[in-house]
Amino acid sequence: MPELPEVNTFKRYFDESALHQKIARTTVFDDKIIRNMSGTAFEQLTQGRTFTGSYRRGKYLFARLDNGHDVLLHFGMTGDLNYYADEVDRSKYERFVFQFDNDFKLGFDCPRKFARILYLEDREAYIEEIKLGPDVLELSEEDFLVLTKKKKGSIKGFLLNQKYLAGMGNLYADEVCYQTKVHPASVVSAIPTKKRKAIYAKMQEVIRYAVDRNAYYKDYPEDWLWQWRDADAKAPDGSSVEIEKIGGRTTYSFPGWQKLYQ
DNA sequence: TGTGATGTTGAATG
DNA sequence: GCATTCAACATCAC
Repeated sequence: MPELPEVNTFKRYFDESALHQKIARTTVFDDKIIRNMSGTAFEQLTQGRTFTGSYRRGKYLFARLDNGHDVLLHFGMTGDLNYYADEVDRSKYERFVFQFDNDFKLGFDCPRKFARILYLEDREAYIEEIKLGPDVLELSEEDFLVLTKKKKGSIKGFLLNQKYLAGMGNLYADEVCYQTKVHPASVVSAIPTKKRKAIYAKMQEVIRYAVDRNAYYKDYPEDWLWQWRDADAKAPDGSSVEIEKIGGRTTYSFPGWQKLYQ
C-alpha cells in the first residue's frame, strides 16, 4: 500500500489517534521489525512517553516523543496502523502495539514484515545518514531540473530512488510516466527540458490529488493507469501494454503511446 | 503450487 | 566516490 499519499494518510490517522496520549505499555511481538535495537529495549524506551507530533518525509513517518526522540515508522510493502479498543479488532499481523492511558491501542500491522521501525535519538542525523532526498511535494521545479540533467539511468529508476526525491513508488511512478507520455525506460538526461518540466508538474499534480483524497483509489479519475493495470490494458490510442522490469520493479507501459527517449 | 507483490538494503559492477 | 543494477528480505494471496 504505502507510497507517499498512503503514508500521508497514515500520518493523519496517527495524529488523530495517538497524539498527546501517554503510552502506558508497549508490546513487541516481532523483534526483527525493530531494526536498531531489541524489542525489549524499544518497549522500555517508549513506555511512559507521550507522542507530541509527527513529521512525514516521503514514505518515512517520524513520530516525535516528549523527550525529543523519534519513533520512525516505515511501512514497507504491507504496513498499516490500527487504532482500537476492542480485542476483536486486533490484527493477526500485529507486530507491535502501543497501549495508551485511555486503554485504546495503536497496533502496527505488517503481514510481510518488510516494515522498518527504528528508535531514533536524532532524526536529522538519521535522514542525513540514509541520504533521504527531499519530499516530492517540497521539491522545487528548479531543483528537479538540476537533478535530472545528467542522470544516465531510466526515468523510472530515477523516480523510485528515494535519495533523489522521497515519496514516489512503483504505481505513482508508472502513473506519471503514462500521463506525460514518456516511456519509463527513457534515459533521464535524454528527455528534453520541456518534457522534464511536464513530468515535474504531473508528479506534483498526481501526488497532490492522491493526498487530497486520502489515497483512496476509488476516488481517482477513471482514466488513470492503475485502474486497468493488467495484461489486456490498452492506451487511449489502442496500443497494447508492455510489462517488463524497469528500475527493478514490474512496470506497465504502452510503447505506442509513451515515447522512449534515449 | 508456483509466482509475484504500492519497498529498501547492501553487495557487486561500471 | 558516484551511479546503477539486482538479489535478498518474509509472508501471504491468487
